[in-house]
Amino acid sequence: MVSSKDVAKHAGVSQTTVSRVLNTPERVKKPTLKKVMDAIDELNYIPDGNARSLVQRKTRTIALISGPLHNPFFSETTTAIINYANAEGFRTNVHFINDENSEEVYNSVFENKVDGIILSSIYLDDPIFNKLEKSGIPFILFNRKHQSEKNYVEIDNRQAGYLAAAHLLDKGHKNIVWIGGPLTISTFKGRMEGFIQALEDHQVTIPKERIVITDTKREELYDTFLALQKSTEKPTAICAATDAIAIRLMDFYISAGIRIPEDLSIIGIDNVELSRHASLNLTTIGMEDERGLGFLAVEKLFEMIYQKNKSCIQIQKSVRLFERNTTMDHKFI
Amino acid sequence: MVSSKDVAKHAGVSQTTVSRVLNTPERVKKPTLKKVMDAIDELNYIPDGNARSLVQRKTRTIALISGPLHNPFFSETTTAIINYANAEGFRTNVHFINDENSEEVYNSVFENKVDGIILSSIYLDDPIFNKLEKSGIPFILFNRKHQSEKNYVEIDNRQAGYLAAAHLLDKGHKNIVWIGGPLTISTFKGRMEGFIQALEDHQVTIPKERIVITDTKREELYDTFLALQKSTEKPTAICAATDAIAIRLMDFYISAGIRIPEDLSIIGIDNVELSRHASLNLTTIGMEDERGLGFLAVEKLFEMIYQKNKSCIQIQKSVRLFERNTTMDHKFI
DNA sequence: TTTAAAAATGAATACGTAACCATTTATCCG
DNA sequence: CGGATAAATGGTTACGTATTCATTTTTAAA
Repeated sequence: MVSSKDVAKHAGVSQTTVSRVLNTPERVKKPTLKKVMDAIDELNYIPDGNARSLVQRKTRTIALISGPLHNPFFSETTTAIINYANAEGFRTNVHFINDENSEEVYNSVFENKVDGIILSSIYLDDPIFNKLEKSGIPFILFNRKHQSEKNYVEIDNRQAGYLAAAHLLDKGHKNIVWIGGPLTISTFKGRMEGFIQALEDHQVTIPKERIVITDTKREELYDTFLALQKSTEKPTAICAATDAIAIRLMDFYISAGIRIPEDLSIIGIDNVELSRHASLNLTTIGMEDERGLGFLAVEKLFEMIYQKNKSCIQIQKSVRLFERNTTMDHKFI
Repeated sequence: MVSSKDVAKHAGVSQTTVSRVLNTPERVKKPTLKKVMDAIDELNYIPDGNARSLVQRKTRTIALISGPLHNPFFSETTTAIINYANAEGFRTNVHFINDENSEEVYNSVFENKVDGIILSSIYLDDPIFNKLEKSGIPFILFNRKHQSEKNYVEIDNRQAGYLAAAHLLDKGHKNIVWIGGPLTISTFKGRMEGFIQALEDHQVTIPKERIVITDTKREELYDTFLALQKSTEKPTAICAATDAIAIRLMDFYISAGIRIPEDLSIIGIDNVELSRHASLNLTTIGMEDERGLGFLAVEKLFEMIYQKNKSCIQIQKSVRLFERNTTMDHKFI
């Protein structure tokens, strides 16, 4: 590997001058500048970012800890985050977290001394939050928040759940099922609370078993689907906590010959790009802001990295209904 | 930032011993081991991966240069690659490449001294290939290959195009349109050649304008759709070079009230997970191997990194038809 | 010209770790 | 108990860069 010393020797200058050519070229005379540049070209010299990081204590790298990409929400946020970082000249270390690997993921992130961390994988009472704060590395949570209510960018989850339920109630549905993920996650908790609040405000009561808290994996969702199919009084509408859940469920129902929305209405939350596809046309709740949570979060992260914004970031974006074709008036037979 | 020297001082040992505790703990006595471990815990010491990289000349990082995640093919390969790398204890720098940023992306990759590069973004005559070879860094191409035919993992693209066309011909379609991306990309070139070969073998000739070479972006595909709708003799079947293209086109056609497959058959290539969704049910061509190209490629990359495999990797996976519900017999009206 | 100031360059050092070599301490066997 | 050998530990250096400080060269002013 050719180093700046090699370039220096080849150009007949000191290593310091080579460094200056790369970083402050205006402080070096034209002729020597040319000599060094020529040497750099001849030797195909590329400065070592790692060595630079070591002395500058800046890595120009951020870590992204994301949910799985088969959830379109995360493929959208991941795209926005990486592209933003790249445009800033930063690299992005991407990690996908699950129940088994979380410790390794966080260790890996901390060992690599990144300049910022952006994550959507935290639990309400996650102990990793304290470690993040202690580390002194700028970090931001998107989509989810910690119970400490610090450094997050989210949608108004209660409002989202409320609007979703209200939409179904407006359509005359009373037999509604909520299908969401664990309540240890702020997103699911907030959305479910909004859902329940809407039912209460409309004086609709549903039995406990109509609130399904499940894992968001394919298998668990399939089990949920099967259980609902077996139940005596089948729901006329489903309120899914995320578009990803809604889209999965649609797959199961349509495969079973159940028509949506004629036989069953379904609504999601997130307004992912895929939900607009003519084959899905999923009614959903989403942000007005077209840029998405990933973009908003990474933008804030870079404000923190550049020290422009030292305050605690608490952003909650308002949502609205995007009515499409998976929900319709309940028919009284 | 607390360093190994701080730990050493706190534990009353040398920095060397601290290093040994972390790397070869069996070579240090139990009592001193404990002393050092305690000091590590007390000071919350985390070794600096960058400094380690510098001295060991290994970064435990790979670079992934991928196509966009809104293409489900890439969200699947990206997932497989990152998870594989993480399981090996490696980090992954992810970059999304487009026509404007390719130079910056490659510069960024070379500056960061990664241990391996995996990319699906290369053109047949891409000059970056030589730079990759010169760099001495293990690298592998997936999905696409370079004209030099070195270090790639792909499907048999000619076979894929051939099977797709043959399927439509078997169904009685003669008025078939090919919609694919630029021929500077091996994937599109091979698939189109296979498509044309199948037509020839079946003694079917189609006019030039039935071979549409376009950009794979949404806007260009929409223009293609509009042009086809305006054409005097509309096709009865479309052969899309990728599932992503097929799924986009389905969106346009269904929105325009055209029924698939009754009014128009459509077939894709790649067999992405999403194509199986009951709302799409896209007939497509794909690998038998469930693990996907991303997995196969990253597996080979790590063989190269670990020096197990120094040979030139040339892998071409056979494909087959996955018949679903977007293709049907052509009705002679 | 002389001299002060500014510009240009170089030498030495630090960043945090692993590796190499040297030294000390413990263990074993006769 | 003594010497040989193995185990354990420490001192020093290298990795490749940016930075600090010192020195030389150039420029501008007197």
